[in-house]
Amino acid sequence: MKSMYPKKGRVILHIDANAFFASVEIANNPSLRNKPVAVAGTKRRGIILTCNYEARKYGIYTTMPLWEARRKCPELAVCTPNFSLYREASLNLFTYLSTISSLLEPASIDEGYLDITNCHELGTPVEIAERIRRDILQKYNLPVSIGIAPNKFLAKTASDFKKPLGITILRKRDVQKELWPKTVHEMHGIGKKTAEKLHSIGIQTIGDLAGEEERKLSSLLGVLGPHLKKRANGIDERPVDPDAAATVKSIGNSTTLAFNSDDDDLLLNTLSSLSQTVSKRMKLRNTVTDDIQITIRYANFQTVTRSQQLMNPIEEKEEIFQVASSLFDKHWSGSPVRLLGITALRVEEKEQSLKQLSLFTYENEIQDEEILDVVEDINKEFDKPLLHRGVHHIQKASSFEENFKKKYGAWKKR
DNA sequence: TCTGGGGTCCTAGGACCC
DNA sequence: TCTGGGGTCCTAGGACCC
Repeated sequence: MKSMYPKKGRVILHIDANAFFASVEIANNPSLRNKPVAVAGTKRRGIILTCNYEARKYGIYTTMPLWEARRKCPELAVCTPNFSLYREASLNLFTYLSTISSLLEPASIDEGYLDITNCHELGTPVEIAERIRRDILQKYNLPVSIGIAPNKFLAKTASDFKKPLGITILRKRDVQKELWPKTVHEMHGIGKKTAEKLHSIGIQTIGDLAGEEERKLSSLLGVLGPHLKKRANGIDERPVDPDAAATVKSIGNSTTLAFNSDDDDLLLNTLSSLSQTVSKRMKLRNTVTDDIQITIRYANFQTVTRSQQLMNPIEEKEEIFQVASSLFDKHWSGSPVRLLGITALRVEEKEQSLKQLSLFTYENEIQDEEILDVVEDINKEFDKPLLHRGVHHIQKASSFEENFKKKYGAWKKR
């Protein structure tokens, strides 16, 4: 339903750090500048995580096996990934952006949305974007491209138009000319499978999608259908939400073995070290889980996941390993394994989970009427304004930095 | 010598209950 | 000859993104 009072147009920026990992490595080691640089796992079966534009000239791209990239470009400089360095650079980037507008939503480690609708005093949108691009290049030696648009989808689309270092405006009225001629596969949110499905009903371009009957799209794609049609028409009401990415929902670790293996000892040792990593990362984020999932990938790439919910929340390595290894015993076919993974699903912050646990024990100990009192007390506590709640009840993220740490964990200064 | 590792969201089927 | 129907929870898999 249309609002009686139409919203005033918004101005959204999408800031995208170009070839981020490679750019950070170059910023950190200027002797790499102007050379073809890639960041890649250097173990056997390593692949390119990202590479700079010089390397792309050789036909190198993300996900290409490292051996193939080296064959295409023998002088390629290869950096092993240094994620704490990237997280630190990312934090610098977003901390800077938060000085432009507090309506900042990090979308991943290297891109974010900034709502500058009410930033008139800083200049026109283009002036603000140019300033951001210049500042980030000067302060951190990182190239970014920026899209300027009335919503997140168009801003994201626009930032892709000119890379690296481009600034692109995409207005609603440009959609027909700029967006509609492109193929559906080029649209953010449409991958190979969805593109194929759309082709099967005769849809090739974003323009075709924009004009298709909603009913047909729904039966083809479920809820995704109408969403995509709106986007294709340049419509996207999602707000820039600083808290959107604040809480993690799962924490996992997986590894591709150097060689496929059916050696029980090796596989159990691998599960043990995966448990160790997952436990460590959970503790960094002060979380617990009551749902453990394992992933087994076989030599033919067939991938199986199995999960188990638990009665009580856990966080310790031994507890995670115990559940993971029993799932593995139960479900491993015995064939050689290519990859093993462990993921903690439904992770919760510890305070939250302790509170529920204590309510649960109350329920066991206290008679019915008393339970109602306990529940009422808790509800009252939550009805209070945030400032008056007990600190132990809820740790509402109040700053960008806190949100960042929740999402990406702690980082180390070098 | 093909194909990493970190996530999120959606769907579909079966169990179970009323 | 027939075997409802709705709702929720759990599990597994698939698609997509960076």
